[in-house]
Amino acid sequence: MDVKGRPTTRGTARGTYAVGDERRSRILDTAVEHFAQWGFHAASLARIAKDVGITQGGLLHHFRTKEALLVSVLEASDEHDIERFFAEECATVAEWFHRLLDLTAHNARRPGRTRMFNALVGESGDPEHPAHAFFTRRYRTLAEDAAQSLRRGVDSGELRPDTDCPAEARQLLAMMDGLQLQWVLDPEAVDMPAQLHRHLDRLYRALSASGTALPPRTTD
Amino acid sequence: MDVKGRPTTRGTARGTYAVGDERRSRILDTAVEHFAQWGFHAASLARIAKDVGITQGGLLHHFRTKEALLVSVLEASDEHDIERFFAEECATVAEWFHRLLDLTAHNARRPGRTRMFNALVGESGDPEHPAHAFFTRRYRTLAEDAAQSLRRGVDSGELRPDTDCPAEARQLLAMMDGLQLQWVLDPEAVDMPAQLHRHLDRLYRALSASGTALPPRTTD
DNA sequence: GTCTATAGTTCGATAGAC
DNA sequence: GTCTATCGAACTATAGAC
Repeated sequence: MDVKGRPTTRGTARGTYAVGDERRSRILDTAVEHFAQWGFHAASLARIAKDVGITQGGLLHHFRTKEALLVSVLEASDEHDIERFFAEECATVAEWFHRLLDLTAHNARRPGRTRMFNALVGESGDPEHPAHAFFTRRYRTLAEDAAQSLRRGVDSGELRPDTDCPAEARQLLAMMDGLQLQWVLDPEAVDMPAQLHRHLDRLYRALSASGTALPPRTTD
Repeated sequence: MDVKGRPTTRGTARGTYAVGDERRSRILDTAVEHFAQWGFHAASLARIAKDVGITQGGLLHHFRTKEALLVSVLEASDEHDIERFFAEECATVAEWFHRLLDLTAHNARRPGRTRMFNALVGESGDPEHPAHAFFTRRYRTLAEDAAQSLRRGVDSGELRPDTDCPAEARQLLAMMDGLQLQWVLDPEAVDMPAQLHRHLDRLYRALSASGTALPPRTTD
């Protein structure tokens, strides 16, 4: 009867999610689109519910409050995939750069989620915003993970020993977010993956101990 | 009696603005803070009016609708200063880079306006947003102006002839916006001007025909 | 699990007194 | 130029029927 997050393992099959969870994830997907269009404050539970095909009361059975819905959306989003993109150990920095390019190409194929993150990150600059802590923490974690990926490159001799890893990490995140901002506003005018590729190519040339261009992906 | 934008030149002194215009600009300043905190949709005319010290009815005497207020805020903002930062002819690209650093330092001193732009840019990814056209156009113009500043550097021989000016322009804007996003969320963790300086320094080394570092500002 | 009904706010905007 | 008063609509959240 309780719906608090966990799958209500009904029936016998292990790993089988209850039917209700399908509705739950339909709500989450719909909420992404609404937060993308309206931001958090201006999004409306009634409109979200209507899009899902239920009433507001029905929606609030799954998520007690609007804020709880936001938290669930953020947690259920690709955040974890993205964090893995940044954290996962790669054999080389070059390989890691290619992963970042994959991530950007991925985001270009999911305009809904991408727009939602732009809207919520901007909105959550206000310390009172319910997602402020989430995003502040997110950038700290991403910056640390990215810095560590670069640090490994320094240690292996792939990158120059004088590389300022924390600074490069912040700049890398900034470039990705900034391109995303422009791309959402005007996708025709900005080839986001191509632009990032140009940037990473030159960055690799500047940071690599050999001074060579970014080598093509190793299928490994 | 009409308040539509122009100063109601009352009395005799030329260039003297009527008393009412002081109230008008108080409203605009207050609105900046509210749009920064709430975005457009969730900002409230009643709350803004209360902060100004008048009633909602009084506010709507100066700005007929909420959307008109937004437009006035955007037009009255430092947008024009910023566009001048990008468009103004500089003797050298190095000099222009130093101007961009000035702009970033300037933004770091006006967190209200900076937060507002982050919030509104993110929100206006939605094509229905009242500021969508404004920001789409803004980035096109800024990118063109920046590209032209670089182009002049290529023509003068300061930059390498194979410089892709439009692409570099978009990346420059992206880096500035991305750093701003992180800075607003966590000013302690991100030294925005210093980070941009590092970036521009390396960029200049990569783009300059001589391959030298960004020269210090020429007081001219 | 979804519904209806509703409480209690707050919203943008209008009208008219002063 | 600012006020009060008010309209109609939308909002989050709760309560209880089924």
